[in-house]
Amino acid sequence: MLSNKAKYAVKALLYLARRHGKDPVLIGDLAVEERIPKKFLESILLELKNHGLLQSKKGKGGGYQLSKNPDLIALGEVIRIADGPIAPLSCVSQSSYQRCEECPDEATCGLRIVMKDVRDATARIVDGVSLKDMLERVDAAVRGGKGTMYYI
Amino acid sequence: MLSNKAKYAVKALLYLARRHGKDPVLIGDLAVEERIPKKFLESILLELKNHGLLQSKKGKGGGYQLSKNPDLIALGEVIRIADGPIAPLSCVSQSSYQRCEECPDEATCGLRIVMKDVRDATARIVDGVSLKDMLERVDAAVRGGKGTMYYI
DNA sequence: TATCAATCTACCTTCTAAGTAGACTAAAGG
DNA sequence: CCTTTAGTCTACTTAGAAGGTAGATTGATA
Repeated sequence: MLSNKAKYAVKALLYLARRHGKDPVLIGDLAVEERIPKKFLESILLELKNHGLLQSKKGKGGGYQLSKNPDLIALGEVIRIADGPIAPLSCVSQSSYQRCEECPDEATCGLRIVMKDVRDATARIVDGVSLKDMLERVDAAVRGGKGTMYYI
Repeated sequence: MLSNKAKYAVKALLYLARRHGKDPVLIGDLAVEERIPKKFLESILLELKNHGLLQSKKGKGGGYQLSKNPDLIALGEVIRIADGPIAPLSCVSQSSYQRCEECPDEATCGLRIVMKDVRDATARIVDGVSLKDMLERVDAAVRGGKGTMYYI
């Protein structure tokens, strides 16, 4: 399960991605718009900034902005920052592999063999989709939703 | 991430699957063989029994056994018993769907759209593989491992 | 220099994972 | 029927993380 932190991080980044190239966005505004607890959001944005995804400006006219184009930020990157490795088992993690102490032989662990498949499938999805892709899929869904609404 | 509980549950079931049709296995033996804390394993096996995957016998000659054939128990079933839903977001869970309170419109939530793909991919894997399949993959890996060993 | 807005430090509360301890109950076997 | 064996139940414990909150500080702008 994704944590609230990761959920909030993605929502905030999508919000900022939509306003990419425009004026900085205030934490307070973002918190209200996306219904995220403000103080919690503060710490999340700070962490995203420390990982290079965001830039900030203090004082009047300040706020947060993406530090690169939305098509250069993959969902997987965001999830890893907020929640850590994507793998369902540390012994199949690419980014932070760790051996299971109790496992006598990794190569022949039945659980590991299958969980490796799960990791690969998940990584293929989340590393293959950027913030820009997500916005496009949202827009398509909005158009689709609007379209059907008219005919109900 | 899978919890230790789920990991232990799967390992225990694989152990029992290998001995399917033979005498019951003692909790203590299983704990030693698979290096699982005995008292913790007790509670896990009991839960698996309460969900119908195992049967037990008390007293001398007692122990635990699978209650059905290893090809009728899917990995996904085990994981759901131990850890709950497989979905990375409760709003994309099939088995225990729950709405995100803060989400104004589920159908156009960018995160949800992608996470639905992740859920489906994961479910396809874990629900598509049985204990029997896993044993077969382990055996294949053992043969593969042995094979290469000779030539190194 | 006032005010705006991000940042830092420190704390809090609740929940869950991962167990442990020990009494209880059922089934064989003699 | 009583002893041993082995699963079952109840009740803790402990550590750590999730999910925040409060308030002081720093830096930029006007």
